[in-house]
Amino acid sequence: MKAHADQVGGKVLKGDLQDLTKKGIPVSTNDLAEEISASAASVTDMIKKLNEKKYVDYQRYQGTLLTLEGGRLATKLVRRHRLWECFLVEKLGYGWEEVHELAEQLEHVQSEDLVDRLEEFLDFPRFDPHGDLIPDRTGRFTLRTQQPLSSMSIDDRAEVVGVAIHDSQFLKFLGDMNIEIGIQFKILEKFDYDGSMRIVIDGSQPTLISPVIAKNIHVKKI
Amino acid sequence: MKAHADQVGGKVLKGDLQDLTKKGIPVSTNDLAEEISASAASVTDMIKKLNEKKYVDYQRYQGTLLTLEGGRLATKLVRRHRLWECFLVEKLGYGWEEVHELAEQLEHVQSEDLVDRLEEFLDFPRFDPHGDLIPDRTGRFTLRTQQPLSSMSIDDRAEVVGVAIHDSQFLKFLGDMNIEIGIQFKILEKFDYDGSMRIVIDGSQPTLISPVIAKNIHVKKI
DNA sequence: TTAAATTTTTAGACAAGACTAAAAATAAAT
DNA sequence: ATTTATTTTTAGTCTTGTCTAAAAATTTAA
Repeated sequence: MKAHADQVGGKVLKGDLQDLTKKGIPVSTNDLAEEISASAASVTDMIKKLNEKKYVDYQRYQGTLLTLEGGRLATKLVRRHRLWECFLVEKLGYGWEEVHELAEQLEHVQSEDLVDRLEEFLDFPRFDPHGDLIPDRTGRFTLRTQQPLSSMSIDDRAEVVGVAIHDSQFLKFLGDMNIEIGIQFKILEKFDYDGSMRIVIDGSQPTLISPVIAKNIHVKKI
Repeated sequence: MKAHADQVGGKVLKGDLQDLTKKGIPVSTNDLAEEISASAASVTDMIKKLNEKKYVDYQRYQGTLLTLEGGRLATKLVRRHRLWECFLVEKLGYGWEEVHELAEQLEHVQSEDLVDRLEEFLDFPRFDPHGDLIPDRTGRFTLRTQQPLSSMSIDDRAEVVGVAIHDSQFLKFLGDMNIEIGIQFKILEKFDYDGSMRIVIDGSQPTLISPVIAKNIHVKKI
């Protein structure tokens, strides 16, 4: 039975991360054990493996610290977890209090791509149902003001700050609609069944934006 | 590490089911091993456990048969698998040929309720992306007379009763192959790796049908 | 109906994860 | 600064799933 290192210590990594946002402070074995409801002995074992794989810095009796690589991995797990939570709540109608356990299981599915598609399908949510930030695919916790137009809500006002596609046809198309960097507008409507939106650029006629276009226009809320 | 009996022998159960549609014929250990790509020894072990749990009837050297309970369990697994496949294709935009492996992972998630909600979210699909029937929550394979050609098995005889696509190009194409409502034929072969099939229309030459075409021709078994 | 071939099972080994109990290291307290 | 308490690790077991190689049963052929 082969078990991916990635998932073996998943719980440890996530627990670690949480306690370690304030970097530099090693987490004690006991705390970790407590957090993931396992025996301290098990945690020691796991950590020794993670240490060999260079996901944590560990010296016996001295506590554990995430390495850069470990942090990246932990972030991926958190991302997966939170996106699945979003899915369960938004699409399947679960209550935010009942999704943790399920998300924990779903998170075991090994596929970066799946998670990215899920994110897109969910329209790039920035927060999970508990209000926690969802890191983007590069691992950054969206401190960016920038987000796809498709993730905006009705009555939001936004300013175009960039595009995801640099293809000239796409840019020309935007030009035809008078959409360019710096333009400000407001979301009037959003159609659930396909995600297209109606927006109004200050002082012009309302325009309909297709979901594909909306996904590729980066805006910041204003 | 606790592992649910339900998932332990999942592969065996599903493999078993497939071979056992024509009930009563025991499946050989070797066939099973082949199907799930494991050693015969492993399969024997698994089967012994499933036998104790009363999911299969097994006597050494005599092959394996699903019990009623085992059939129910297998059906549940098939249901899960196919619904997840639908989700991946319809909602996340995967190709029908790339979803098997992912669905296999998703299917490990233990929650009846989740599957039921997923089914509802997907609007109660009747066939998975490969055209296979999805059992309903009571375990019944919906006995609709109409089904996609792709869901038929070797040696089945069928009559064309409709099409899923009404695009004129598609219909013309069917015409060229002498396929029209009322035509009767027999399935000669089915190729696992892409799902294409060879059929023979009564009194003509055998024809090869691509999986995409097969999915969009509705037939009834005769 | 034996002998040969094939299938299936058993026996024994390994790896991974998890646990308990006991030992070792560190931290706290008198 | 020792002793006591706490934390952490080690050692040793268990369980589950998997495999290979060898033995046993069944099938097929001569």
